[in-house]
Amino acid sequence: MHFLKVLVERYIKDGQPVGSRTLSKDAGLDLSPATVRNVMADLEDLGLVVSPHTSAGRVPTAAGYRVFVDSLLTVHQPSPQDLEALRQRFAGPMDAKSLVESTSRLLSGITHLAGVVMLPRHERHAFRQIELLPLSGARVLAILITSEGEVHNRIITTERSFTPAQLEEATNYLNRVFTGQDIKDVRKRLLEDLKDTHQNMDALMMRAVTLAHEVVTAAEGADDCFIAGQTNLMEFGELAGMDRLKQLFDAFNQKREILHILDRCIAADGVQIFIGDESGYDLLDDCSLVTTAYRVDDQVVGVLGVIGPTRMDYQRVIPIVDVTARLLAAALRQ
Amino acid sequence: MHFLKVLVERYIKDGQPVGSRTLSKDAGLDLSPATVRNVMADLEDLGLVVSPHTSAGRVPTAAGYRVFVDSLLTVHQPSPQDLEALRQRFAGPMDAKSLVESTSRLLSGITHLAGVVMLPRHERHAFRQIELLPLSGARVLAILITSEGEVHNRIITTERSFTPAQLEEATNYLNRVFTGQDIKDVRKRLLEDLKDTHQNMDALMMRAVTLAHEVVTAAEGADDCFIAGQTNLMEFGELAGMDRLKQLFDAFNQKREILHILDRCIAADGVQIFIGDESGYDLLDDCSLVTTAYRVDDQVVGVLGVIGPTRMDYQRVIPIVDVTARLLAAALRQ
DNA sequence: GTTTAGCACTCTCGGTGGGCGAGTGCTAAC
DNA sequence: GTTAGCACTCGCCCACCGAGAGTGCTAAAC
Repeated sequence: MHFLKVLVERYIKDGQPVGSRTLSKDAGLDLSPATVRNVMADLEDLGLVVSPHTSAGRVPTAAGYRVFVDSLLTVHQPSPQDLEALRQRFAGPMDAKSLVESTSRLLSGITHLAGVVMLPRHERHAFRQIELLPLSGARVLAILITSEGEVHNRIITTERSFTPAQLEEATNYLNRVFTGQDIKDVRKRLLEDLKDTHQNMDALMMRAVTLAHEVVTAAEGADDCFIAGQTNLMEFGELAGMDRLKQLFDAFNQKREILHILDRCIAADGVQIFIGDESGYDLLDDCSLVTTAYRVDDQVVGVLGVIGPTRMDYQRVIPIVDVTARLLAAALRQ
Repeated sequence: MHFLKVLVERYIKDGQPVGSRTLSKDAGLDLSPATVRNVMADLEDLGLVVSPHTSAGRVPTAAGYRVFVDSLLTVHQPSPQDLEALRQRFAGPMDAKSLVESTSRLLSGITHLAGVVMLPRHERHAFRQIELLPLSGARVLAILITSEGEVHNRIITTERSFTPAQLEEATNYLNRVFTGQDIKDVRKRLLEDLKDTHQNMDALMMRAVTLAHEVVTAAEGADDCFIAGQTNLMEFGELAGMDRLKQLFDAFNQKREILHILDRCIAADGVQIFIGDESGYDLLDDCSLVTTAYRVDDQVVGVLGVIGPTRMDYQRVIPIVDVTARLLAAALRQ
């Protein structure tokens, strides 16, 4: 198995099939190429390597990478300069959204791969304040502020128009009743209120509650994800097909499938790695994902990671992803 | 010149150098290929076409396209189905930001090129309301709302912390003084206030004014632009170089240079077209830009357009850009 | 004098075939 | 178990060739 390790490392380094001669030199065991050939044949039987054609060296398969990252790889801390670069970028105050964006860019910049960060879900946030402001026509601008300082706003068209005074009254009512409560609870409560039409609420309040419910729901569903550095993937020869790459980029823009994959990492502990077809999406067949959930107060709030070719520098990338998650968590904890 | 028109049309249609034989058929003038060859040689002398090599047909140059769009092209209305598709997508209420995003996507989807929409500058918007809310630590969440219903928010770290009461007082003061004024004026006024330290303002107010100035400035500078459908450009053979394409995409992500080009269109009336190197940016050498400013109440508020290969279907794209601008303007006018 | 036919010429493109280098698998010897 | 030797297999590069497309030029036709 030592040979597999050396082979993978070598292949990661220069991207070309590794032959018996080079491997025998790299292994440092003073074995002749002929011996190495036997070993390589064994590895091929195990399905860990393949040769692209008769007279080329061997290349790791997905299974080969799997064994490599699972049992052959020793992960140390990120290199000092990487660590420093990471630390520097987490200075200054930021709201969750810019934090997500900049973290994503950071990941992609430092690994030269595509970086992806999934935004914290908002379920645990507390309701802080709501504002309802009249616009022209029968439209209302609703602004929701959570205790974490996130701001959601939305324009809502209503059937009838409100006077500013009416809206102010509604605003006061909502703030009085809900401030400090968990957003999830607020939503539930609003829903109940909506059903109890026989309550001592006038029509205005009913509408206000509807508005609030709409904006709260919108805010809750706003778990976005941000992908940066897609273009880095264009530099890898193995992903070269223009059509394939286009499909990949389009998938990134849709985000739906990516979100799906990331969702699966939420439960897992520590860094998760999907190699090649393990992700279950054809488009990512030649790609690997290195992800990890990040948590605040032992509560998973999101997932981040990188996407690159299966032939990526796992040794370097894994600790970077790991540390970035910790730093992001720390930044979110404020 | 009639020949140039036919040649360009033909080349746009199937992307291959046009030979004398095909051209003589397309032109509908019953002239032999030999005659056409003479004409083509003339066109080449004028710098309007080139042949990629001795034995290929001719391809339009940038200058050739220029003449084509300037004087040979008859622009009619968009096709009914295009028009219908456009109309449909401008239904429903939207704030400026989602309008910009969806318009950009719309443009790229309908033209199969990259769509770009520059967000309205906010200079003409009136100050409506500001909120200052305390967060943990010495941080303040500042929210600015304009009369158009746009919301800007920003987290600001202050040297000293404020009590909620102090912030409320500051908020009241700012709203009392500035509500309804033009944002530009507000900014100017705030700057003056900052200088007149000897005024009868206490330290708290000073800080509040500083905060307000920061967020107002941020809001003013937030003229964003949104680019959609970049991946469409990957389907054009003539932009095929992977490295070139990567540079192009990176430029799109930076946005700075693109913004610069779009800025130049702000003054012009009607649809503007930059062909090949006319944009002045090497990266766009094989690309054309079709843009137009859009205006609300005779006031230019932004620019939109598409980016594609020089060999694009101008005949179809130009009216689409034109109509989209009108529809967007109408939507912004509410 | 404009248009046309004819012709020699040029250049790209696709396929073919041979050398070379890299690397393999096998066998026999250490 | 390890190694040297050897025949063999491919992929890659390059040179070559013929076909096809299209040109420019010249001389004849209208």
